Amino acid sequence: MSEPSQSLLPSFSISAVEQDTGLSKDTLRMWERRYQFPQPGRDKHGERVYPAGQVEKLRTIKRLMDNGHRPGKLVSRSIEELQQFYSGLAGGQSQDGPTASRLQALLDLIKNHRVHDLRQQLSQCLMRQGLHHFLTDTVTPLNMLVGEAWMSGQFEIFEEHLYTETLQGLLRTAISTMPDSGRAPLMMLTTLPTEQHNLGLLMAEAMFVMEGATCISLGIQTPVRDIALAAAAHKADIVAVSFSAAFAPAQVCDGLEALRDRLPREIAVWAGGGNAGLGRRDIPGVTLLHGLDSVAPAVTQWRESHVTA
Amino acid sequence: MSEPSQSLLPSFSISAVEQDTGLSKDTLRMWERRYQFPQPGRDKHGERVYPAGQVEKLRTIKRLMDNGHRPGKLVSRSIEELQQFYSGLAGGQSQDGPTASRLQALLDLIKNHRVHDLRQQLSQCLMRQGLHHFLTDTVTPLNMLVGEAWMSGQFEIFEEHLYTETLQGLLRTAISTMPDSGRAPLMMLTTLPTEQHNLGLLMAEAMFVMEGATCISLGIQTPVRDIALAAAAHKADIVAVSFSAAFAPAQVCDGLEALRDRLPREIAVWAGGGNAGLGRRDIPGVTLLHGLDSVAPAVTQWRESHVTA
DNA sequence: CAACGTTTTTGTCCTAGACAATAATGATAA
DNA sequence: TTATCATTATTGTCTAGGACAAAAACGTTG
Repeated sequence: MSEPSQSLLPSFSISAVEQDTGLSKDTLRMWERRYQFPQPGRDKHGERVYPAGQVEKLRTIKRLMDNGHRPGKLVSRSIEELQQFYSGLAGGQSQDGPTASRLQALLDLIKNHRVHDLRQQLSQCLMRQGLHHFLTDTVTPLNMLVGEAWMSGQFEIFEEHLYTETLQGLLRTAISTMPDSGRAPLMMLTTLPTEQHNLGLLMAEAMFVMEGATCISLGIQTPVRDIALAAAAHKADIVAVSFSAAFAPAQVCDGLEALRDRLPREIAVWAGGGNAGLGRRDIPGVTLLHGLDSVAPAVTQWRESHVTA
Repeated sequence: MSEPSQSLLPSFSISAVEQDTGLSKDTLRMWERRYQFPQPGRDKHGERVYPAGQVEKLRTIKRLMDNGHRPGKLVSRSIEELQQFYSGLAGGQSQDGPTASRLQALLDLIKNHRVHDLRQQLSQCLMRQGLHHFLTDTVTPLNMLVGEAWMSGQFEIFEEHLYTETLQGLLRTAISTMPDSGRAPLMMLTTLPTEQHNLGLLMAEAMFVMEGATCISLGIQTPVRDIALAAAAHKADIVAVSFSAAFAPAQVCDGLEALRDRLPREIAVWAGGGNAGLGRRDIPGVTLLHGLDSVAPAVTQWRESHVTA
């Protein structure tokens, strides 16, 4: 057992690593050149073979980058240092007693794979707190905790998936039970291409529907051109776009500018989500929503400046 | 107006084309070298600039490739030829009168952006036909028609998105109203990384739930390692994986083999979906489901060979 | 008609250089 | 001390053409 690396731990091709981490092949090769990390082995054809440990470190680095860190400061550190780095970041805003223990109970349900109980508990929370507080006081902090748990190695990816799926089911149900008000504003919700995450969009939709707005969701990954076509076809008042932390921050502003350009001025563009690139550049004609709590005021303000004649 | 190409029609960078078409940068450069198509212009930095028309043709080609065609036969043809190519493919299995007109009515609703009516009509279909026939006689052919309409330029992407979203909402609701039977088999549903489409998975889940199986869905894009962990954690009997037409056919068998390797033998692997690469190689220990109609027999057969002691 | 071997087709990987966009830093002025 | 601007560092993406293996198509033989 002195050489367990052979078949016990799986190894990854460069495209597997790309899929797994979200770092492009070009970036992976460039880092290797520049930082001497990662340092994959080579197979008989001279192609890169990444050991599992390095892939894990890459995953961790990517996650930290999604939170605004830069790679140069990260690659040289050990994986343990990186994990502390992260928990130090999110742990700052810890909750007080009762909330914390409630969230911890939910986390435990996820960890113990009690899917059914998890769904029921979340549903119960939703009923007790109401959708608004459920989103702000349970879902949002829970999202952070789940992300953190994943970062520090306590959660597997599939556990995060399971949580996300459960929550999505719950939110979709909640949204569909609220009757379509037919009132203004008519909102069109979607994300730009390459954005994988639907949860943020769904949370936003829930908030908007609660404000009595009429929502049409196109789902994720709609090209800018098609967002514009859809908005025109439905005579939308507002186009709302969600950017998760995993979306390439550099492309946020480009995308929003392109979208703004393609839409007539009378259609508003709202952007929100946990992405680090969101506040970076100010784009005229694009409203930034900082967190779910700014949804209600934004809708109110929109209504005030669009009083029905 | 003699030179409209400047700013009226947008042009695309290579990465924009990659996102838009799903063809990798390497593939795009290789085609250019080999087939002299596409032939992008260059910006002031020598980087490729793809005109909109070529991107559209690339989209069309990709779509045809997803249906089993090979690029060499496609690139040299004009976009009109390609579109005929496609409708000739799917039009073969046209339906008879009443079904066809019912489907056409639904198509018209999509085309006219009557989201609300669409949802209501689909819901009504679901009620009248029952979930099983709804899936096989309405959803499946409608999917084909929508794809075809998109191919031949009658539908925009956002209209397809809208249809998909509406249907997903409906199916999720339908699934969640069926009580969790708790009966065997315990099924774990997901897709491999890079698979973007959830609809097929959802349709499968609906079928399985109707057969009285207990379903846990991990959503899309779960890495093989995590599927294995999840299956073990939940003591799943069967892992079911869905492959849409858009998934790289070459990677289907690789992925299934990797999955089969990582799972203990007593957990079955089932695979299904509209992907062209599915039947290609026979993988021992992996059951192929050809279409939704083979779901019921498969579950029955599994139950017969796993009689409770 | 089935099974096998050969040729063509096709996608992905490789290296290594160039450069632009972004962030960080330092300097100057109010 | 703070705000603005210019400089420097950092970082990702693009380019070129060569190589090669896996898959599909083809043709041949039993």
